[in-house]
Amino acid sequence: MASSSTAGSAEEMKRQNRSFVLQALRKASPVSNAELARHTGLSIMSISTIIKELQAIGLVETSGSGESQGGRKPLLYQLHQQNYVISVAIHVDNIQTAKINPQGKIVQVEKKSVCGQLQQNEWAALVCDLIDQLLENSADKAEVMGIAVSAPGPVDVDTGTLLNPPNIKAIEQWEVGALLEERYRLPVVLERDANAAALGEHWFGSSEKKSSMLYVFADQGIGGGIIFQGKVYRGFLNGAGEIGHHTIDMDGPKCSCGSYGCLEALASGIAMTKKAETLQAQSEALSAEKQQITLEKIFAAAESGEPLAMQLLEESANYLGVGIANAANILNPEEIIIGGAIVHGYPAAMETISYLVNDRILYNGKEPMIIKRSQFKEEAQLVGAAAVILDHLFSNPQLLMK
Amino acid sequence: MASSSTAGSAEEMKRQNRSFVLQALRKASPVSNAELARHTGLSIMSISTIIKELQAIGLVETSGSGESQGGRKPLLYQLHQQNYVISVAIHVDNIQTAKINPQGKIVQVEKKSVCGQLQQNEWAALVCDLIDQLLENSADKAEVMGIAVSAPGPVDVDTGTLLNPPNIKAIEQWEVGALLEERYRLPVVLERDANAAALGEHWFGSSEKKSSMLYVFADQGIGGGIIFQGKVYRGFLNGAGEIGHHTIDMDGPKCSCGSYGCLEALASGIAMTKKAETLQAQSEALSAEKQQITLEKIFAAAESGEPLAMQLLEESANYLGVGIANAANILNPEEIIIGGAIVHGYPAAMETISYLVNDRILYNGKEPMIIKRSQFKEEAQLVGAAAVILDHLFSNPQLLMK
DNA sequence: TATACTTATTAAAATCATTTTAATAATAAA
DNA sequence: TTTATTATTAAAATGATTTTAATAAGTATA
Repeated sequence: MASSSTAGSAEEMKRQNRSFVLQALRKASPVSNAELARHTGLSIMSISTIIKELQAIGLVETSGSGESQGGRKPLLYQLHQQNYVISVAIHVDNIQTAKINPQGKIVQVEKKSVCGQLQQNEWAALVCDLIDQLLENSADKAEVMGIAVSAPGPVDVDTGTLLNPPNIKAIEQWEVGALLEERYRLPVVLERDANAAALGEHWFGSSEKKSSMLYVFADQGIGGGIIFQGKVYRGFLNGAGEIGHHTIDMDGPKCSCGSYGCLEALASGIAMTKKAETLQAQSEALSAEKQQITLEKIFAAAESGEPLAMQLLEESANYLGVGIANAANILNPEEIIIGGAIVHGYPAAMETISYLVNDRILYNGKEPMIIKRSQFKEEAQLVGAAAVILDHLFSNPQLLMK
Repeated sequence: MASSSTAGSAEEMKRQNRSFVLQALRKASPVSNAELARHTGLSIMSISTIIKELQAIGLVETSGSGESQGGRKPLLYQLHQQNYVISVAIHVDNIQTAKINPQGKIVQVEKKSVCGQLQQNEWAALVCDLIDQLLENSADKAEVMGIAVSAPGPVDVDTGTLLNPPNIKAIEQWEVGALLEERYRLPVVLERDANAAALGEHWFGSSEKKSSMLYVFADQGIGGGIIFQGKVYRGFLNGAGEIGHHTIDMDGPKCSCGSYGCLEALASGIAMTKKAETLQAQSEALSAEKQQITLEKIFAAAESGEPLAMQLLEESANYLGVGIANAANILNPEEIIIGGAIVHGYPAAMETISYLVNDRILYNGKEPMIIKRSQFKEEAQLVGAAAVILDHLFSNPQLLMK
């Protein structure tokens, strides 16, 4: 649905301006006509017309009146809070769905673990069940504006198809977009999980709303998403931001992607667990009481001062710092946000990463690079998906003018 | 001069449509009204109006008539071939200027070596002299549409200021944009050299005109530029694409940027020369007849089968392959173009790089990644700068409607 | 050669979203 | 209460594009 460079008509101008107003409403509501005019560059009269239009279709509501600026009090407007979008987050071992309002607030959330090897239609049934649960509570289905799906890459966003995610065979070539569109008769968009999380962070999270951002998701794997000029930068095959699979140590260990010394092979949760297991096996004393090592256990051990765990995590943070600095040198983003279990389970990682990135970036302005930890945990993809579908709807407001 | 998201008016629509038509003319001329309408999505009538307007101000000329498509022969139009832009390419040890037409053809070129340590005003005098030489031959100065400057980064494109290029102290904080604008009363733009070369390649070079491209300049240093949706992707501080300063070997040698194991420290011309010098010093037999090693000599030696030179170059190609694959994983471009002395002096590098990149990229489509060698050599930045100013003018056609 | 059919150009009228202008309403400050 | 400032609303004007219609210049076929 990439609206190509179709320029021209009054119709297109109208679409664009509605889009601007919707985005401005999202960012700055509640807001007066006058301020919207200032934000968008449109005349107050145009804003007035557009707002009335959006009010008529139930997209905008009044929200009291604001402080007087020395004259008559302005009426304030905001996006109608009773409108929602549905988010679906597909993970390797679970599915989440949520009803989310235009301010990114999760109103209701459902979750189901996926055990064993499901077939594709079983995945479909699960997703639909969870969505149905969200819709049950809705008095009026009309208040749902659209559905977004976040899923592990690679995905084809144009056709709404999951391609060949490395760890979920069953959903290969699953046309989840078409499925949901047909069943619910709503606009549906699909996005790669890290891209979705990136946009969610930019819209609703810790981002300072700079125009460009690098989002890094450091968890079992390491992914990334790029925001440029407020939009997801997808690259050619929606694969931009795959920061986990770039080499930072040519002599490093083999990665699942086939390459060597990838950031993911060095710094990810899986890499740490693997390393810990190897170390455990080497230590004969422990081999008797051998137990499953998980990322959570490593965090816990580090917290209680276990030196080996601390070293593992610090090493990971070091690799992350170098890798993120690399990406920052290639992309030159205005800010960097880091999410995922590693930075939440081991908060000290942020300091290491910040130091390394600022030490290694070439184009540094007067201020140090803004590097923040995401405030989202498990809900990162859900909130992200909401941002993705809202962005789609606001960019194509005709979809909302049923 | 970043035209922010100012949406709205009929005026803006007009500007945009003129811009579309100019770009379409550049890409597909000579071209008929009907085809322009198809290209841009505008009606034939609008195209007709716009073309007449552009003809009136001397920007467009007729170019005979085309083949009949079954009816009346169409009149063909093209950008007026007697209009030029002036390109200025600033290098560490020389300055080039050129007069270039809208098709990217160099009409006249001037060059001057810079010996010793010049002052900033001496640099300015040199640049102006060279430009004056180009203008001398021009019967009418009005035919020059604008001036572009390509320079080593970092640069501030908004103010037209060179910041602090690592190897040319004298031109630090040089406001070259303001200088030229005032002296020649023409639109002036400044761009980082690799970004300029990237756009030049995209517009006039080997690029297949895909919407996204990664350009790598592998020479004494290693730089890069990114094209996204047909535009230069600059990042925050115009530093996007600094592929030379990302780490591919954490244990690698120290780089001039302060980091370790950067691609530039491993694969660049300077790195090779340095390595060759070290090897020479180690070999006692040669230490008597010690001579200056240059990149050109390494190329020559490799061509005549000298194993050490061949090894140096092949190693460099290997590093380049890994580094470019990294960038490709982060950016996911549609095609990659490589320019600079290394791929021209050692053509075999292309095969090594192609193999490594295709082996290491994660998101590969059905076809292998398009990786080509640039067809430009010394003129890469000049042609690139021309593309940059043309892009600027065509994006802001009001600049042409004096 | 004549006729029918296509495609291109040109002119006039219509369209449509925005802006401009003017009038009215509501509030703060003097 | 008056004056100045800001907000809202209505009507008219603007301006670029599109639509409609007419004309011009070709091709294809009989």
